[in-house]
Amino acid sequence: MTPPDERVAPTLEEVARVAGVSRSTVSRVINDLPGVSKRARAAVEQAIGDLRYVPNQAARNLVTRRTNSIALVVSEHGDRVFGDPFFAKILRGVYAGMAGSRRQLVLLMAQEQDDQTLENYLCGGHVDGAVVVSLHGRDPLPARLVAAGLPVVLVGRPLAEVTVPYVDSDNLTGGLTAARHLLRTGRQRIATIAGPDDMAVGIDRLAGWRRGMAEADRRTDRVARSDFSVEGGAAAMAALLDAHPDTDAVFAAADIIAIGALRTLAERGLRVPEDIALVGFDDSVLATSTAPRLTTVRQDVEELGRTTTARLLAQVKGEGGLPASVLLPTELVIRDSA
Amino acid sequence: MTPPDERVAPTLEEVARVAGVSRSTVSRVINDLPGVSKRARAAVEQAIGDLRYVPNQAARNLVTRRTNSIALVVSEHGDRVFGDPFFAKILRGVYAGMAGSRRQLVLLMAQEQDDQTLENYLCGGHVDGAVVVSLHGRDPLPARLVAAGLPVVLVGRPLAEVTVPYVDSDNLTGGLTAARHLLRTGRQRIATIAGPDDMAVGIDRLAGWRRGMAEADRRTDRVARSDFSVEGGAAAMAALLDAHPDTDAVFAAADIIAIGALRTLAERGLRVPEDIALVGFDDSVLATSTAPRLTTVRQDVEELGRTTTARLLAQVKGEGGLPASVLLPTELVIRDSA
DNA sequence: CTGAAAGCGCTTACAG
DNA sequence: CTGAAAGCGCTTACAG
Repeated sequence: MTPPDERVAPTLEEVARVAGVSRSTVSRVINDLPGVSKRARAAVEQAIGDLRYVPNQAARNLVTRRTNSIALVVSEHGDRVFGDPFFAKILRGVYAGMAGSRRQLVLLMAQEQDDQTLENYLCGGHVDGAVVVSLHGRDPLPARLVAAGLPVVLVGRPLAEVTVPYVDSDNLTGGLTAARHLLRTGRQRIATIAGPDDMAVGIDRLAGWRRGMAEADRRTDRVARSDFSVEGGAAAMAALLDAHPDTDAVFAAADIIAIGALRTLAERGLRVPEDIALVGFDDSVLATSTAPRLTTVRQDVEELGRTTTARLLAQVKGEGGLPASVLLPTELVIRDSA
Repeated sequence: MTPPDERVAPTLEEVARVAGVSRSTVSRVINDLPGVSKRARAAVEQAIGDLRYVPNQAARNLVTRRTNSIALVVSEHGDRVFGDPFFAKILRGVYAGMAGSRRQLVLLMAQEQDDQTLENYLCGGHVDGAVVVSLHGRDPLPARLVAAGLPVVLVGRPLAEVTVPYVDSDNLTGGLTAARHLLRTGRQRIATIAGPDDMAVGIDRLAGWRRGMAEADRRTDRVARSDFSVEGGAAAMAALLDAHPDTDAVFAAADIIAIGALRTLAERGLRVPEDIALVGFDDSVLATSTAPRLTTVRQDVEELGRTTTARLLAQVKGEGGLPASVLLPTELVIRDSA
């Protein structure tokens, strides 16, 4: 019994022989190019069907120098990615941005392999371009890819000083809006739980909050840090209350952080918004599942994925006049927590 | 200003010229083959560094007929995948199974594109093999891939009558164990909320429950259906109670279904396990977050992903004596709900 | 240890 | 409308 994979795949050459035409003609049929007689086309299609011919992509890529696939590179571990609704939305957006382009998506988890392997894969002609998301710190990856000639667009502003185009939510204005809202509603001792300081989202939302506070001549010393987790938010809220027990408002840099903060506040018997006002960021599904429902800064994550991908594909196609980077608007959604 | 992607990538030929050796020697260095003098190796490595040379994968694939990447094909929409912890665990397992193999993972969402595009991609020499998960109904995809000579291993038993190797949890024994547990603990009117009947998990767990009931000469007419969602579980539980108000035990084909059932039971003022015993399936994180905590049948999903991938890689490498299929054990975990 | 040459399976001008 | 030929950038026997 011969294992099925021993079977040698038919080549274009064999299709040509069976159809009684030249390789050129077969190639034209496969690529749907004009200038083929009905008769020849029919013969080729028949032969393709009979032989179950599938074009060899490697050969095709080698000559066309295109692969018809793009990569989504996630600078995170696989389990983090699959557990976070942020990535689900990014992925939806990426697929939406690719719709109709007849391209494949290759998903790569940067943290699951060594950098060189990833870089060689991306630069080795496997993909036509890459969307890179969730960069940490001053990751040199984007610059390396660009230097190798690969079209790259980032989701989120990079921290490294590179001129790689990116699409991001306007996090700074989002943080500013949150601070202004808390000020406008009469809060006096406003704190923030900032996100990670190795990511632009963390830095920019904090900078927005600081600017809002500065506008009103308020001090900005009530700052705690948290990663994007419930536990982190809970711990940061506790630290904040320990250092500044009279805090009466908090801007949390993400809804998931706000959830953690809510938990700590409940444990300490503090009412939201009566004792402490709380503003989140994201307007994720979490925001309306809490009690009280979260006032939060909305960002459109799916749109982030779509815009980034559309921008990348335009670049891959060689379109001109593309924006270096794009900032998508954020919007305050007022509910019950502030 | 020249866009960076205009830069022509250096070829092996140029490396050879700069290093003052032949293409053969460069190739040997790149592929870490023996029989290269220290001097030649150093010269080549220098040239590679200077030119920032990265081998062209398409050319390499064309001649070696290997791509060093495998596909994980998920027969679901992207958003479903990213929202479900099942896939997070499968992915972890797949990465664990690939560890040390220096291969890339290409993630493909079958439902996001037309079948032909997917098939051409997979059969066109882009990947060395495929793990296919979450097949629905009698999907012809696996048979097609195998016919095209692509090594394929499935996560989960396929419904179509094909001889494609698969790795699955022993769902039948799991269902049997659940039924026996309910019988042993004295339950008299035992129902089940079965999973989708277009998936083996749904069919096999139900079959196990039926067998357990038959062993004890019990009737098996208390059957409701649900998809893998909380809402589905809640609705199925309601339907079950409406048709058979005296039901005193339920085997739910998944923890997430059991969560929905719990909700309905609470709404109707029925106590678990006093009025109705409930057994779930999966032992996911959900099982211990409910009140009461779920008695459930544990399956090791990460191991499912790892075993499937290891089996695939062994086949790709041409190893012999591989098992046609593998069934991983399931285990009853007794907690508070039954 | 090294290199010249053939060939992987396609596409693409080019000539007819 | 069609085909012969060159070439994409590698690897792999083969000869030395």
